[in-house]
Amino acid sequence: MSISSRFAVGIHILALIDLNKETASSSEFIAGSVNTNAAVIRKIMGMLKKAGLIDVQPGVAGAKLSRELSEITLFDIYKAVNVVEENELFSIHDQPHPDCVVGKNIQSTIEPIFMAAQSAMEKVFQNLTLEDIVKDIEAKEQVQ
Amino acid sequence: MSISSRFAVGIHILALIDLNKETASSSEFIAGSVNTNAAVIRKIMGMLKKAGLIDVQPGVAGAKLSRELSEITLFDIYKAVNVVEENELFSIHDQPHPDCVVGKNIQSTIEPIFMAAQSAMEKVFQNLTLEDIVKDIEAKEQVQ
DNA sequence: TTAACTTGTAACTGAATCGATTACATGTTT
DNA sequence: AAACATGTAATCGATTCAGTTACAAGTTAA
Repeated sequence: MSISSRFAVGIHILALIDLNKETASSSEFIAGSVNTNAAVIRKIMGMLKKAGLIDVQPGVAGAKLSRELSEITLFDIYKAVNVVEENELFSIHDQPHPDCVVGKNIQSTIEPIFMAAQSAMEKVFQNLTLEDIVKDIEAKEQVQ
Repeated sequence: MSISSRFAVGIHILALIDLNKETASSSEFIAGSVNTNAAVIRKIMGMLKKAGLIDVQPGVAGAKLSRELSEITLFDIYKAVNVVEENELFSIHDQPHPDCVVGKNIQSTIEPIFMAAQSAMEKVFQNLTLEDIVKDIEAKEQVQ
């Protein structure tokens, strides 16, 4: 099991739109950088658009960020590309036997723990923004 | 995307083995409580056995915990049932274009963040043991 | 020793998701 | 009108999941 690369690609797309802002970033151009098909990029950009993270116009090449870099958290992107549903990172077997002490209680015992684990993971993304990503990339470029 | 229910089932199995320790818990019996097929249970029990969490003997009904309840963390179970590989909770698109500022650096920028997120999630399980699970189930029984 | 029961394991199934690909309708620009 | 863009649907092969069946091999008790 692995969480879809749509998340990583979404971050890639947004960072590229910003770092390439003097030129229009068409889906074809972005696809070249990500190394995938342009339709895949357009699909993910559609999700980012729907989430209000970018402005795109049909027929017009390129996209712009809807907000400041520092106002877009990785959690925003994570939610936008729809890789993990709310409280469903971990699946629980359903209909355990109600006449068994364990079967009767296991779901309500485990659920809050799984929710806590998912929250701990998501909090990491809430505390990071696209600005952190772009600055890190820029810093790596300076060194070279 | 959802992490396999093997994890939840693994916890169920171990809690049941403990709470039902006066009787032998055959795979058939456990399957009844979990509400699945006995072969599924045997497969997961094979993983728990391989991880050194339970003692099972071919041909002999039942299993015993290899350690004290308080010495088995949820993380031990999580690793045993092999639901998420090390540092592979999130997948990253490979071979982004090396001639692009973003493509060149995105992987090394994102990787440590994904690792941190996965670690934050796993830490929740490291801090909980089977004893916590069993006590919670027992407490719920007391109330009723 | 045989019969009944157990665990261990392999093979197969249908469903779901993923990423890639192709195709094409629709919108924009010159 | 021609060239190029986005939006979106359909399809594909690969992979994972949980369930199922089947059977080899080990254990126990009559």
